[in-house]
Amino acid sequence: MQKEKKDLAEVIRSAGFRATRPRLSLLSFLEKADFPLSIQEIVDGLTRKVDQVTVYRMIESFKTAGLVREVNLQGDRPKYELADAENDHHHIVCTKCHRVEDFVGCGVERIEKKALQGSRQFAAITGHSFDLYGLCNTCAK
Amino acid sequence: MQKEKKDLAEVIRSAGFRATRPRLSLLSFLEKADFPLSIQEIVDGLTRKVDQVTVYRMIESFKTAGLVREVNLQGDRPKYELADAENDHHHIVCTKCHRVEDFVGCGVERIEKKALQGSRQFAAITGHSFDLYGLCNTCAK
DNA sequence: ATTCCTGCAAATACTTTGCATCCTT
DNA sequence: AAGGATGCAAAGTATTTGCAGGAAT
Repeated sequence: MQKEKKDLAEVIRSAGFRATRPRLSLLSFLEKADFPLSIQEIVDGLTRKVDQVTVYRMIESFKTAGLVREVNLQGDRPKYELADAENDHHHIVCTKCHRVEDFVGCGVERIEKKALQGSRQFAAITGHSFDLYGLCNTCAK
Repeated sequence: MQKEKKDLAEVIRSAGFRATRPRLSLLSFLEKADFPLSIQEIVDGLTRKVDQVTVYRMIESFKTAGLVREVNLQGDRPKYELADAENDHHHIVCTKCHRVEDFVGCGVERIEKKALQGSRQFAAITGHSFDLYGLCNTCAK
């Protein structure tokens, strides 16, 4: 019954942090979310109250540790999501209502290779961000 | 000799704005820049002093008018660049020193089509953002 | 017991708003 | 002359920093 929680604690520890209540809450909250969340949304969403400053700090350290990924969408504050290493997914954002849907398989490797060859100033490519903008079914009507 | 300036004024007017000194400065500055700039960089870079508030307002209205494009890169404030409609280019960003280089040909059309077919919630795709992160030659050493 | 974390207060930085004046049209 | 645009002051948000007390190891 505590299995899930225990796993999270382990994740946190192996990243070099102490498994505290706020950090467990944050990870388990992000795990449940199915789209990236802003700092504010996280603060408001956590059932057990956690100070905003603490959320900023956790996100910052988790980002550095590679547990969390920052997502920058047009005209919005940065948002954050769990960085499951293998889960190379991206986002389609509705430009009207800001609804976010994931999509997978961006097949970006070829482009990365091409870009690297075409570059005079870069030695390596370590990551990418790729998002689509459009209209969701509701807003398109 | 005034040819260039005159063109810019025309661009501004056809977007529905008055061709004022600050707006001309901004456009001509962005034209010279070869990577996206933050609000602060613009304010500091304009030779003829323009109030920060005015820069915010110009960028906002130019963005709406489609003259300027907002670029959101990892962990940075938003940056802005001229939105030459045909110039569908993207950025490679050094994760250490934040140097930015452009690259072209992202060949994203196929991916867009695929994503749209795979989506249950989206009706149309109108744009995309695509950026690469890596290490520049200097920082890779 | 030690060291890391957290919360609170407060300082900074960023962005928006209101309004009187100036400048383009 | 009219109405949009700018600058300045100030309000509103967002984010960072400092530090004392609390919790995990």
